[in-house]
Amino acid sequence: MSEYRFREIEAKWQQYWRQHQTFRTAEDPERSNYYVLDMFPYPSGAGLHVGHPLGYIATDIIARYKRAKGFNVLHPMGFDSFGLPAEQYAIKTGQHPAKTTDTNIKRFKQQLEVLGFSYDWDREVRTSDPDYYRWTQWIFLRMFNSYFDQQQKKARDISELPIPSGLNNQEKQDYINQHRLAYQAEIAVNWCPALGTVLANEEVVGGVSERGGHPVVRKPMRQWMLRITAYADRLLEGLEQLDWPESIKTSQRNWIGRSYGAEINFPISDFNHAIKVYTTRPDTIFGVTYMVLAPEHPLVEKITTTEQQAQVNHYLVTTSKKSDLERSDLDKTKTGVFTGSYAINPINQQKIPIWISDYVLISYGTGAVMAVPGGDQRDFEFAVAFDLPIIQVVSENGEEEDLDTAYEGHGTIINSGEYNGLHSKDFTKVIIERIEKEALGKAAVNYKLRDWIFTRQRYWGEPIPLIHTQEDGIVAVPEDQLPVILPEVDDYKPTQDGQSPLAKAEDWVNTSSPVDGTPAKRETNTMPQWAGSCWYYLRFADPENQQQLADQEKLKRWSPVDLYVGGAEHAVLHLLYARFWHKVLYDLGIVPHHEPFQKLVNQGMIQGRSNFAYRIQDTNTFVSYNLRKDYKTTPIHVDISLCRNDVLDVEAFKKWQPDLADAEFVLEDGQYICGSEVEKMSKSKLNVVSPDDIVNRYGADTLRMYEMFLGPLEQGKPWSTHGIDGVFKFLRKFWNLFHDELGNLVIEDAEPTAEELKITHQTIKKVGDDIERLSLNTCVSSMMICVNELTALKCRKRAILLELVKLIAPFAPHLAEELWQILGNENSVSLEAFPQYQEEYLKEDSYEYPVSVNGKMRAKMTFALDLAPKQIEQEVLAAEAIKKWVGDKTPKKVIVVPGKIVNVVV
RNA sequence: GCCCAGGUGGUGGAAUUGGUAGACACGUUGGACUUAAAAUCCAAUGGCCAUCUAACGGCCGUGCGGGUUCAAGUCCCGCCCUGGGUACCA
Repeated sequence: MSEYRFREIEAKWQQYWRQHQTFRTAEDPERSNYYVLDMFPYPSGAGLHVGHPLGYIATDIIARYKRAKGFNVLHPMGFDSFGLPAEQYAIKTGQHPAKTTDTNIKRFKQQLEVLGFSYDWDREVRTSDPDYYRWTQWIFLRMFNSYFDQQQKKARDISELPIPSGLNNQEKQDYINQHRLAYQAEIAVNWCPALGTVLANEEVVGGVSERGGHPVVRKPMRQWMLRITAYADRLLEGLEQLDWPESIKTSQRNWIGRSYGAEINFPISDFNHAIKVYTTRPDTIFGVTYMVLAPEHPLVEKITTTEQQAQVNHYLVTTSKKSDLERSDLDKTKTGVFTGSYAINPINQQKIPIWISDYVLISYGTGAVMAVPGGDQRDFEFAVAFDLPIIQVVSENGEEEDLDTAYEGHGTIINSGEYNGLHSKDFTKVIIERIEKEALGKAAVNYKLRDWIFTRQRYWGEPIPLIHTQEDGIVAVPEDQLPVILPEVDDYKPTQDGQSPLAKAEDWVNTSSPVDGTPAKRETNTMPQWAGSCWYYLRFADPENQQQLADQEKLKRWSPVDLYVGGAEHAVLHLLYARFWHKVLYDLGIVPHHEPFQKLVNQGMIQGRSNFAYRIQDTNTFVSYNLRKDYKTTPIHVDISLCRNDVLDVEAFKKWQPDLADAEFVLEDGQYICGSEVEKMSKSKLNVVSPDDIVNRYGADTLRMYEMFLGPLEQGKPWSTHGIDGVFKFLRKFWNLFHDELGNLVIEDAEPTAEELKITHQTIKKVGDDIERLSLNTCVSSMMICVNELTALKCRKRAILLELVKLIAPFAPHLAEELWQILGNENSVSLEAFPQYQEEYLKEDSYEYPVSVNGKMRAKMTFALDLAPKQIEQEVLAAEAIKKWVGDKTPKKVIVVPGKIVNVVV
């Protein structure tokens, strides 16, 4: 038995590829182009775990396949290297984030290299590299210098902004500033005290920060914003043509949250004000029994009556102290307070009380609602809590019912004067027409999407390239002075009051005005982590360009990205932001296509499988899994390297940590069995499996094929090495097709038989088709079957083996290179064409039909493929095996599907 | 609550357009080789029944209940469960 020495082979070929620059991106004008991209990683200190490469392996197979199919392939890799962990590490240790980031990147690259990926490393980009963020800053300035033209629905240069006449200079300046795509606003932001920074809405999940899970509070602050809301419609419409998973499209649609309804003004009695509300159900207007303002609504202080003042103030103070988490707690009962004032329903002139409650959000719609407790569950709950009247105006069956919840559906209009009996959907149109005719309001579209809060009070990010001058307000850093380099500071900590750490770099902050040279100060906020990843895929087309972010011709060649593979967790973050930037760049004529990523695939998350030991409380004794119920125990995570199939290596466990040296155990069947649980793979859960370990034991080719073999790319699953032996055995079997027991090469030059050709070409067809539809798990199976069959036939024919090596090359590239060389070829197999199947070898002249009676399979019969269906029918009916089931009845009909099935219906 | 994805042997999973369900692999069992173990190779392996002298068989079966069809894992209706996203969005 000859040995498959994967370690030697893999090291050898990785070096070869490096030396020969085998995977330099080809830009042959005669060939078609294909851009296949991974979501570039944040280089964390933990390195890669076996989950990371899943998508990378898939894209690498595609990249190698497309190259072999004759495409120019762009398959780059880079690092999203600005980010919070490096900065927090710096705060703890004083080590400069650039340094740790650099170390981490080295480690990542090393780990990636070992897996044999065919990246063009000459095109590597790092978002924290000044040569890169120069262009991130440049794009920001383009947004700063643009406005959104509502007529043309596109961004245009700010110099083309029509300015209303009659404004003085200051007013003109303000007008312009208010229309920029990047603008400053004083708004209630998500302030995270623990991180010392503001967060975007997309970064706040359930009231706590997405990173770290720290509480987030609302706080008014002056911030730079990006006008993503202007693009809401285009972001929505653009989704239609994209080949993306439906779930991601749906998430983005929901996040943008376009809804149709009406804005209606409710005059306030005794005040010269009206409350403007937004509603999607103007058809329920006869059911309005009260109004609610958000606590932050500007009218609150104007309309609160003297008697109610104390109560209102008290309520405002309590709500402002609440975190978003507390405010969004759905289980709590509704709170609120009466303002003392009344509004008039403009349709039926009813006088209704105006309340304040924190269930109405200042950030959505107009910050005020017309409350219809009969038709809205939240209003219903509020009405019950404060004993307000409930009127049903929409009914499923036209009858008034005893409501114990709101009826939110559509149906017949009741209790609505002359409109009774209409269907609610028709009434919606009717009432909007009336509202517009009587100038009480107008039809309106609303979005959940908010503008993007773009500033962070952090050190490790792109400085915002703006200068605050004394005379000319805020001005852009001139283009030829980009990049604005991140200054050195002594202390990376943000301040309590929301000042960026950059404010402490006084030499850097104090600068002069680009307009007149007078003293000025730099903007000290930095950009959020997402900035760099909004456009990195463009830079890969032309990473060295010093004149522009990328050459037009090169962008034309490579955009849009043909295949983009990455995690679904970026559905409404990176993937939405990048589309937004891309559309701005498109409007400004910088990119040639209006969407960045044509096809998107989400690879499933590979989870870890944690092991637990059960410590009996207040002792140093551990009890085995199945006996733990007899004791009071606390489970502790055990490093999975100390377990094998859930059996704990007791001695290793004792040596693992000093306090366990004298640990005692309650065993079952002489063993300590650990509990297990599927969790996210992470350092803290001690369940991280590193690809390095697997590569060391089985080789990169085995790991690559095994991760594909595990199941469909899109599916998540816990990591397990059960079955990796099967893949390893397959590669060894493949190796042994070429070698005899002594390790001698045994290849025959004889002509392959028809059977051998058929097996081979069937497999080529199947694998080719499966790669095209990204079904990489079935590719592996098909190749296993092929090798099994050829091994059984003892086929060692050169012509067959040459094809097989090319076929397996995208999956197991090192092994393929080695065998390709053994077969006497000088070139790298990576430069060979993917095999083409020959139709003639696949032709069959007969087919074994499954023959069924009433849909139940009863016999198999072989017929020539060109035999007439009538004749097949006759032979089937004559066959003994079928007669047995038909009996003496006359068949009703016989269905013959040529090449598929015969079914006799009795 | 709402939206999305999914539910197939002991396990991971296959079945691309409705056409032989369980490919391929793991595991398990038995056998060969071996002083022994490991490794390797061979065979069996959805459940139940029949048979076990050999050859052949039968019924059930893709979360549950209905339906369409000559034919349903696949299509339709209703439900249950799991995973993910989202949440006072008016």
